[in-house]
Amino acid sequence: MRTLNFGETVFRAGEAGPAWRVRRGAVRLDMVDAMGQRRFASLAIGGDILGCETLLLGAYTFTASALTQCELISWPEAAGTLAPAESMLASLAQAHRRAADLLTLRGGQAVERVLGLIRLLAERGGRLILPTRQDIAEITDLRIETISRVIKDLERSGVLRTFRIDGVHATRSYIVNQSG
Amino acid sequence: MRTLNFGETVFRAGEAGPAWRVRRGAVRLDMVDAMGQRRFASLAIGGDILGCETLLLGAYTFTASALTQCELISWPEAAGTLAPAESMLASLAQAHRRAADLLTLRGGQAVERVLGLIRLLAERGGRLILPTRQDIAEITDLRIETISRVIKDLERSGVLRTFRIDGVHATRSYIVNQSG
DNA sequence: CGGCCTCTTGAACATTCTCAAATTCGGTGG
DNA sequence: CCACCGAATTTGAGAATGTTCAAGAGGCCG
Repeated sequence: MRTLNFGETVFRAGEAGPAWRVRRGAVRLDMVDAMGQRRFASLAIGGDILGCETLLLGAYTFTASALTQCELISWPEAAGTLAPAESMLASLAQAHRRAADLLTLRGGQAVERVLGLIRLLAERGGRLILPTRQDIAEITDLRIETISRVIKDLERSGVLRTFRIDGVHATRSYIVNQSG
Repeated sequence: MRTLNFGETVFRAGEAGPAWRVRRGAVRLDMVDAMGQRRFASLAIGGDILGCETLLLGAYTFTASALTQCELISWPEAAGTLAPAESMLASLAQAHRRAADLLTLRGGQAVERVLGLIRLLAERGGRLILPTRQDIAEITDLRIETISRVIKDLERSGVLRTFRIDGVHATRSYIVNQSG
């Protein structure tokens, strides 16, 4: 089991290591583009398997970092056991579906994109810890100022309500009004 | 082996059937959203495996249709053989990377998005058969009018050169100037 | 040739970006 | 507890980019 604070790196592309399962929190996966810039590539949230290609290829494909405080456990859970091929397949197929969801976070108007991400990240009861505005901007391909305006508007219209949690920046913990 | 014309359906979500490998052409995968609308979910091009989740789950997750004339062969190639778990894993890991590429087709300015797709679809020598403007629009989340303007500009600036191929609509076959 | 579809173009409009400047938050050191 | 600092967030106003709506052009097939 591994606990990470927001911003910490889980692993880097090219390294070797175990696969992980996300128990709590959200992790972003990045690839490095032609100009050496990191570019958002994928998102893993509760239940997702992370870096399972390492079991096959011997190295991570993406670099992973924590978008919020996270708990990860190495996978497969029984250390030293090879994952049954079926679970690996299932997890990769799941990643496939998740990728399709992420595409929709890059389509339509700004409010819809941000709401899409909020829905992905919200837990039971609508409690929600957001990534930084900057991370949200990179995920949705909008500007940080646009994200800020959208979230403020959602607050003002009552869709989001602030909700203080210890150790979490005040502008990142919210409750979503599910009826929206 | 199966040959499809542009627009034809390869398979529908929920059906059972074999997995396919794309030999030539491009295929779009769609999911159906909450309102029953089909939404672009993924893209398969030469070499990609299509619908390999059916071997595990017994049904296709997405609906697939041909963006251009295509040749597919059922996979694994030796009929009746179960694919080695390793090839399935490799193919799913590949899909994972492809999904990251697709995200970049939804980011940045219109010209860059269209060029990104063009680069994905171009073959050796820069020959290229484009999907319809409408399909390009759905892949990049731009409007069909914007796609039309961008492609015309690329023609006028010499990045794209028209190139007649029998049986392909005149506005869809091009040669890309690689130096761009 | 005529019908149908896709593609192209123009002009007004809407949304998002950009740049610059406040403001708020969390932590640090009196 | 309070003043202060750096980082993240918020806000405003003008500019850029893409959308919308409407109309015309071009290609394909009978």
